[in-house]
Amino acid sequence: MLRDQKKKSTREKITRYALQMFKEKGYDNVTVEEIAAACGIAKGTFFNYFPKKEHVLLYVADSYASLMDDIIARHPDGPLKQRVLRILHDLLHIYTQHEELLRLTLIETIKAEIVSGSELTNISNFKNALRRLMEDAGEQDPRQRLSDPELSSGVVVGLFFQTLITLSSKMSEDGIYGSIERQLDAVWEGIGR
Amino acid sequence: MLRDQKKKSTREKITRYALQMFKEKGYDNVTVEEIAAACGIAKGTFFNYFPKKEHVLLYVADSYASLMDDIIARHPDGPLKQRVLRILHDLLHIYTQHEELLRLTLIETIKAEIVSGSELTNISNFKNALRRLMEDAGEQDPRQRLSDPELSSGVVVGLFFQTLITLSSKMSEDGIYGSIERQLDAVWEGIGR
DNA sequence: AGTCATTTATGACCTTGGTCATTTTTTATA
DNA sequence: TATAAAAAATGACCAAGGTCATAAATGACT
Repeated sequence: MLRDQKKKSTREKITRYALQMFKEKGYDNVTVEEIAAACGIAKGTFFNYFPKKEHVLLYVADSYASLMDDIIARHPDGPLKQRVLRILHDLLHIYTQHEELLRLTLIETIKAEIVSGSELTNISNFKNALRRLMEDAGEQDPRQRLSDPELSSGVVVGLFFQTLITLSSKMSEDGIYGSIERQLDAVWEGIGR
Repeated sequence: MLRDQKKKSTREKITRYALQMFKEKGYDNVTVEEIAAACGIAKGTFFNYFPKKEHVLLYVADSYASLMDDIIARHPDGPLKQRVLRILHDLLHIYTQHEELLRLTLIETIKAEIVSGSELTNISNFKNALRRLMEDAGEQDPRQRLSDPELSSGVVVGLFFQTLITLSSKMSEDGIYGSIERQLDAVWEGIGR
């Protein structure tokens, strides 16, 4: 199965170069032709791997989904609220690290979510992962049980992304985290129980 | 000042026809050339009025900003929480009424907000209007004073949009409103004070 | 009215995302 | 190894967004 290997390697090559170039020059300033040239393939071939230019980003967004699980796994114990807060902290950190890129994936992600109601994107993933975390925590320790994980996860996701969208351009990572922390504090007594 | 009248009328004509056509055929299935033709102007002229195709939508989004003030004015009294809830209700109703269109403006709005951190868009507007409402309510009636309107408005905006994004494709207006209502309920004891 | 400066309209043109019929490469089979 | 079928690569081609030099329209001033 030489074919499958090659396919995989080409796919990787495209994403690697594309992201690199997006980061350097900005999404709109990189043409598909340039990406293809950098990868040593024809423009048409690019579209054999990704139906639209944006799909490179959606593909990346998907890979962040498993990352969400990793982050959750990194904070296995302590009070649920603390765990959630630490998770948000890590997430925010990754966001600010890869800012340019995540800004883009965030847009495409939201776009895909709104236009097609597709499930497989970041926000839904994020929310689902959080909901599962809350459910699991409740099962393992009855004192941590939330009355409505669906609702609680929704609120948390909402405040996280809203803050990210509204503040990302005018505040430092610490500032944003502070805002998220205060919001979670304020909100927790309502949703945590 | 014939010129100014004409300019204004052309601008209006473009937005009217464009929105009409977007609603009928979908944003991507309407070309700028078609819009121009419908308006009796040349394609180039379109771009004299709007730098990009999407800006027609941003323009509309802006007009919804004042609509936000109207809605707020429509609910001048009662307990703050009730007012907020009724405002969200009206807003959601408008959203579902004009669903196709608002979906589009929502995307462009979020996009603009993320990429350029521009202030003059829907989400910031929404949040600001809500914050002002909360501040005003506190000034008029000390019992209604919130400790942190900035924070409270952020939470409310967050849960509203998050719910809209996540549920809009799979729930009725009532279902979505129900979810928003429950979330506000849960959250209010934390932010309302 | 005639002239000039400024604004607005125009359409030829360019760029780039995306399609598709055709060619090339890979795999399976005899 | 020869051959046929399937998959993948290719580049000519198209459509549509966006630019720009030029032309027309408008307004101010004499």
